[in-house]
Amino acid sequence: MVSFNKTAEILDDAVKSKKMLSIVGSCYVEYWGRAASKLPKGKRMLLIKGDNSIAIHQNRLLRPTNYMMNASISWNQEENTFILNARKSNPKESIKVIFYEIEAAHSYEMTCSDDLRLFGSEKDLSNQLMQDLSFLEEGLKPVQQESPLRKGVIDILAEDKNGNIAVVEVKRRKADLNSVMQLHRYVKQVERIKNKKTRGILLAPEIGKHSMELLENYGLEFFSFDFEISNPKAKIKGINKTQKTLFD
Amino acid sequence: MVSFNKTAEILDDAVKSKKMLSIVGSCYVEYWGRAASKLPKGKRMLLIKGDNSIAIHQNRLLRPTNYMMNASISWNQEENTFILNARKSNPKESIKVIFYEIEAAHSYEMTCSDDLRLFGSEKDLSNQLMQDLSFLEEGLKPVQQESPLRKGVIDILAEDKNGNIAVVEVKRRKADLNSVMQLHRYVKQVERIKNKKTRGILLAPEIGKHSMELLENYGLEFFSFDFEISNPKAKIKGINKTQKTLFD
DNA sequence: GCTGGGAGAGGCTTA
DNA sequence: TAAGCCTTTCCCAGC
Repeated sequence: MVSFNKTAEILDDAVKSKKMLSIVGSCYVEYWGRAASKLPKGKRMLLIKGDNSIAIHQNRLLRPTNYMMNASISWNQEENTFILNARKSNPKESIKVIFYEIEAAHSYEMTCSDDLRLFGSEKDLSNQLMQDLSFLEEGLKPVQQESPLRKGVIDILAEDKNGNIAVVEVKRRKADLNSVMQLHRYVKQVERIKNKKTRGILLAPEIGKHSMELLENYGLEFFSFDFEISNPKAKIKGINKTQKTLFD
Repeated sequence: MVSFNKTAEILDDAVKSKKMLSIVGSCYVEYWGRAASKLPKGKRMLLIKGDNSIAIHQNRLLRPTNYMMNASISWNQEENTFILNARKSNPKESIKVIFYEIEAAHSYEMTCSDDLRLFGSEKDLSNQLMQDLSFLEEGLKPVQQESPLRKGVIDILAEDKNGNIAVVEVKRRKADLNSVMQLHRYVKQVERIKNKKTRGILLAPEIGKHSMELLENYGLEFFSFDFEISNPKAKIKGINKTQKTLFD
């Protein structure tokens, strides 16, 4: 058990010095903001980080039950409770944590840096494809990466051997209905701008059955590819054309 | 500082008893799976929960740098390091955490229950709308909630005073391009099934400018509404029709 | 198990 | 700031 006085002392130091802080204890939590929630009295872990993010974790799942970024954090002691408030505006939100008993309160000096290096993101794949698209279809040439439209950004704009424009949308994981709708949207926009029939190519490791149907209805094309995650980039190993080109 | 032996002891007990566990120390983290990542040596907090979820938190942001649900967790001591491995299949993933020094290791007895009660979800709003749609448009009657289509589920199927079918899509927050595409998709499916021109109504607190344009292009309709979060439900306070009905 | 879709999504980047 | 979009999204409900 940790006294409320001691807890306040630890909190004060931690928030001031941007230390990472964990408090474990019996508490009740109320949230009010974009939605509202109540968490009945029970033991949980409260985490406060150096960037003033706060999270209440239960003993299951990855995501916290309650959380807030860029919180203004304050606290006060009452008769038999220790109350912590987190507030922010835009949107206006508040979390109130009422502690009835505090089992532990620890703070840790820790940098707020972000050193994670992640490989195999969609950007990695897109970059590799920008180098060469001919292994996807003979004569297919990348023209521009990340072409901004009024609504959204095209991953790769290409041109096939017959001079047709092709919009290429890359997904690092299984393509779904949203992927198909997104590509469809881009193709329609390009057709309107260029006033020219345009191909839409969806490039993903796999695609769902329903999504494939929708894609076919829209006259789009799908290629599946295998990719290998390696340091420092993802690498496309092979391509399979799943659907016949409608433009031939 | 906590010795590796002591750490192993705490880990052993915590995992066996499904306690919540936090380890803070200098570590290097490698992830391999859906993507890959490396996290250079530095101080972080490792969290293990009773459902075998594991997360490595840095001192910033809400989300952990590395994480895994339903992990098979094992550990071993080497010369000057304490190594923790988390593995899972489907998809096959692994996290390796190499600790060089352990500053703290605490475990907490905690239930794995989930008692959060959340109000103001989309379902709440949908339920309320199912009771009455007439305040949205005179003579509009809800017919069915959550109508399953082959691809997706319609929030509310309704009928207007002229006998037209209307697909109503409800969003608890600002509608975006996806919302519009989703509604468009549903309308097209219903039109094909019923072989009858069908209205599409998007109901959200607000909508982006571009999304509104797209909605108009598709001949869909938008209504904005205010809602109030109260215990135990969200309540729709007012409705404003932003666009003229194309069916009149 | 796959599939679809919501979430207080989070978090990043560009206009 | 708003808009758009990727995410090891997470997480759940339905089939």
